[in-house]
Amino acid sequence: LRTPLKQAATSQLVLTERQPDCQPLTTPPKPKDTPPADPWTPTSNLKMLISAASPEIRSREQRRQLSDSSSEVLQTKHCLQERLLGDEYEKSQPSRKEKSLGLLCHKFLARYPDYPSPSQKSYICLDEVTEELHVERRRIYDIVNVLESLHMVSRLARNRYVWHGRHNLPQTLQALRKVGEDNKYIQQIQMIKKREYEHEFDPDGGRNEEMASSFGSSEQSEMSFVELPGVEFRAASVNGRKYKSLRVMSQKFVMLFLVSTPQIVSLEVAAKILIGEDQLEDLDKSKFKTKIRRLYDIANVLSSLKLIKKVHVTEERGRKPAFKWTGPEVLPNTQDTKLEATSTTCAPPISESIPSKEQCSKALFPSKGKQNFTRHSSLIKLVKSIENDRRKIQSAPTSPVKISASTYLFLTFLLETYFSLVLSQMAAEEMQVKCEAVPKAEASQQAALSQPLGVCPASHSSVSPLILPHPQSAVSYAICLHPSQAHTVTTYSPGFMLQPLPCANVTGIRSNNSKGLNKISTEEGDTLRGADEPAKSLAAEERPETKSKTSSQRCLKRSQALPENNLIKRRKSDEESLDTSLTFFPSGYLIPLTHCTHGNKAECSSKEKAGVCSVQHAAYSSPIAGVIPMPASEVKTVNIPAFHITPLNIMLSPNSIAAAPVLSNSCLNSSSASSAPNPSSSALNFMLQHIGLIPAGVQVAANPVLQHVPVSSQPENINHSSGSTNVQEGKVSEKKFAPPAWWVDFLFSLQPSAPKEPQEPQAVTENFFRTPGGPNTEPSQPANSDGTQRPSQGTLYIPQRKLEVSED
DNA sequence: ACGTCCCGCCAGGGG
DNA sequence: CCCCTGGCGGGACGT
Repeated sequence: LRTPLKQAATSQLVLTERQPDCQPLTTPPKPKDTPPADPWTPTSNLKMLISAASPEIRSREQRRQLSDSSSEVLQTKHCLQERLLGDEYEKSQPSRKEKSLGLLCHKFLARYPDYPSPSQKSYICLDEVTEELHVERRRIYDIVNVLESLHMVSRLARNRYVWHGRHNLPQTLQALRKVGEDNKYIQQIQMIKKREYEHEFDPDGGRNEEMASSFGSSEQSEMSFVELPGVEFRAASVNGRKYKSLRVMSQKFVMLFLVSTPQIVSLEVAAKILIGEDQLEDLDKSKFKTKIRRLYDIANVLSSLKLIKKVHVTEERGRKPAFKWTGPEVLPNTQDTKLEATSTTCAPPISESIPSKEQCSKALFPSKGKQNFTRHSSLIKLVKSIENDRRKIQSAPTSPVKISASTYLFLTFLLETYFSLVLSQMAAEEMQVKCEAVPKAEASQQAALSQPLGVCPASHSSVSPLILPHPQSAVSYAICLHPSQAHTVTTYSPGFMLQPLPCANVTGIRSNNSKGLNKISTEEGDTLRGADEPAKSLAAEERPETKSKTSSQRCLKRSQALPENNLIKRRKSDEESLDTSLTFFPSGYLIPLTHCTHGNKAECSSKEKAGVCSVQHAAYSSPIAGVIPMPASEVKTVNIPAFHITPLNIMLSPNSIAAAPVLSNSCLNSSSASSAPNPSSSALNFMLQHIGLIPAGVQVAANPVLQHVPVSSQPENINHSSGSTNVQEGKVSEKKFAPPAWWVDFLFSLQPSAPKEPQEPQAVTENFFRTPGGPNTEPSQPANSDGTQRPSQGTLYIPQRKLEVSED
């Protein structure tokens, strides 16, 4: 097929000369050993001979010979080609890519229908496939193994498989997801990323392999293969628990996607997790390499299945290969969780069968499911985990704080939720969703936003029983750039980037720098550049008016001012395309709590939900205050930096935010609410207090405008927008992005294996809520006081990450 | 120089 | 014992 015959004749001669005894000439692999450039070396000949002697190959050839002559011809040609000299040879030589596993997989898949009629099963004969596809048998195994891991095929006997197609995919994915959750992969990923991040600043430092402990507890899932009940698996009792590595790896790899929120997994992380799980062995270099290689194999076939897609996460450390899940969305597996809306909207009775469920959700949400659900079940686990932590803590009040990864995550989540509320509110206020051009993504976004409260991520309602998002609010949550997460930050889906803004900016100036700072680009997006422009020009025309509480409104205006073309461009941008335009709001004015309803209808309805809620309550009512003792006097008022919220997939409509309602204090059970802080601070306080991070009486101020505003030391760098500024910042700021220092410190301090042990409570606390502004949070600064790019003491710079999507 | 990953050796073990 | 399976990693190709 793909083998040019041109040089066949020529090569034939040569070949004959050289290898008179190259008999059947049907040995494709062997000739390979001959270095194309120097085919005639004794060495090469020797190699060929040796290869030819291989029993395996010989036997296979024999089979081939009698099987069919046509293929033999091809083989011959192939063989001949191998012997061509230099350029000629090269030209005829199918590019390496043409021999890729991915391509081969495509060919393989092309042979069978995605959804074979259940009546007539199609069988797969490896020999046939091998022959027809013209490949080494070995390669087929690679493919079949991962297909098997997805239950798309199952082995019948030697050399024989049954083709199931994608019929089982939903169940399989569902199952995998569950297992993934059970395995606490999310936590592990966090762990790894965090460590990774730490190493950036402390390369040779702490060999803290102690995360084993955090990993440990949950590896009941050794090397087991996830079976599927319904699917008759291997009639033959081929239960060699052993040789399943690739299959198991494949499954785990998939799990990783299914459980992580931005469904992007880097090979590196995946490899580490897969290794770490087997044995907490020393991260052997070669072992790691091998793992990566295997992952590539798996990834290739998964790619062929269109389940994942290769992307790149670029950060300052370089480009890291990663993959993004593009397969069907898998809802958290909640067998008994009823999504209110679902039950009412779905005409057909909700059976417990996954497929129907999926269909149901599909009907509800035209596109794939929403990621908003992905939190749900995992949250349950987190909560439980937190409970344990709490217990431990209580039993050892004086011992150093040690919080599990899950608790850490939970806290993160809470904060995340907090921000999401802000966003929700904005959305509620007639916010206009801005969807990406890519249909799938678009649909998904739409669905998420039009989603009725009932379907609102359970996580939200359960987490903040007292603070419920407005019914019509969009259910999108913010993606906070935690250092560890930042690695793969991708602001995917209803994603937002949060970043601290120097107060100066908050006053209503478009921070040019912020644009560069936090930039995520896509490769396919030439659109990105385009989108950038409007933003810039917009920024240029933006003029600070007055300085007062109207800042928020100014922000609104700004958003309103977004040029139409910008909108359009964004629409066109691909799903990964991230909006880099600048639209930010002082968090204080945008907190979304319209009417907080205590235990309203959104309350736990299903059993599971009820369970969740109760657990949560427990968690709340027993704050882990002890964890971080903090004299109220120490933290009477803390500044929470304003955030720069960059809408990625969502756009505000011109008139939307102006009317952003304010949270009524009654919603807060906090006594301190009387001080009538702005909504955001109220919410934040509520949250922090409830998780015991701050005493009930303590108040955290979230509105920078109302607080003293430490002005950036380099106001000139940020408070205006000129062409030149754009240029310079382009370089500098594009390199670094600074998360709120307090946020970073805060999160890090909560982490189980935080390198720097929280010295004393107070100190830690102070770190959490360092005042905003200041040099540390000034992103556009080329370097810190120490002259390096490294953050100093309490500040952590997160290297800017780019997400590039490269299709091939 | 590094990311990808093809290629095929060879050990295990099913039949 | 044959030979199917599939772990494994050297090293070539692509960028």
